[in-house]
Amino acid sequence: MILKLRYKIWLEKNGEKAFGDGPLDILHRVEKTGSLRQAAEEINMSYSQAWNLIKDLEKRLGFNLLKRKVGGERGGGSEITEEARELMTQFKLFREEADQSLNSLYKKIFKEKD
Amino acid sequence: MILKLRYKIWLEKNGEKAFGDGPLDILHRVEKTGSLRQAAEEINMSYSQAWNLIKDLEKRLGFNLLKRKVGGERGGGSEITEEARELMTQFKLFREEADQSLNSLYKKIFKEKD
DNA sequence: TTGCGTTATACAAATAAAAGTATAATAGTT
DNA sequence: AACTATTATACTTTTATTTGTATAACGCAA
Repeated sequence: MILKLRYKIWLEKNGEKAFGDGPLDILHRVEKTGSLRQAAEEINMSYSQAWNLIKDLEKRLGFNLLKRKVGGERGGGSEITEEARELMTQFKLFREEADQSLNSLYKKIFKEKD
Repeated sequence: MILKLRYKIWLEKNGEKAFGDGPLDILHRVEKTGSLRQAAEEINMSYSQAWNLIKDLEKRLGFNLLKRKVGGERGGGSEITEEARELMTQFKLFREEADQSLNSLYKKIFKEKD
């Protein structure tokens, strides 16, 4: 039958998205490029959307994910806060183990009959 | 920090949804009520949407999920096929074990620091 | 033969989500 | 002082999703 397992995992606070794959990816790219605008551009996301997304997450989480600089030598930029880094690390680990876990479970239940 | 783990698991065929929680729920209700229309009503889903959803799944899966009767003593009705029942059973089992697995993983990674 | 509740289907309408546009403020650098 | 790339923010426009409406066919029962 060849069905493919797909899933999406995220974290919520008060019923609203507080972290997930998208934010993880963006934060990684901010870390790499030093700019939220560039991070957004890399994944073809509008800057305003990326900005709103991060702003909303910060509000829900109760701490900042980005340290912003407005103006300055390269116009400004953003970098990751310590709390953001910790959350990223935890979430990434969780994602990896969940991936292994779900895939082996899938094999066990769906593959042994076909 | 009290973040809540949320996730969604589904099956795809050729990159398109082929089964998931929504369909599982609908099929359960069809089984119980004997009617797709009633099943849809119970979850406040429009009949046309439920109908399209099931039709699309069937096309992708390559077999029927419902045995339909049009007209007849109570206007008609639908019941579950054997293939549908098997898929439901497998998916439900998978969901249950995945749930346990992800929740204990979540505890392990996120709860031990706070 | 009329009525009933359902399946089947096409479309239109309404909502929601995403993307894009525009503009101000900022602070180093040239 | 002017220039630059960025953050910050409000809107508008576009696109996608969801919901609702309308209609036909069906077959049993009264």
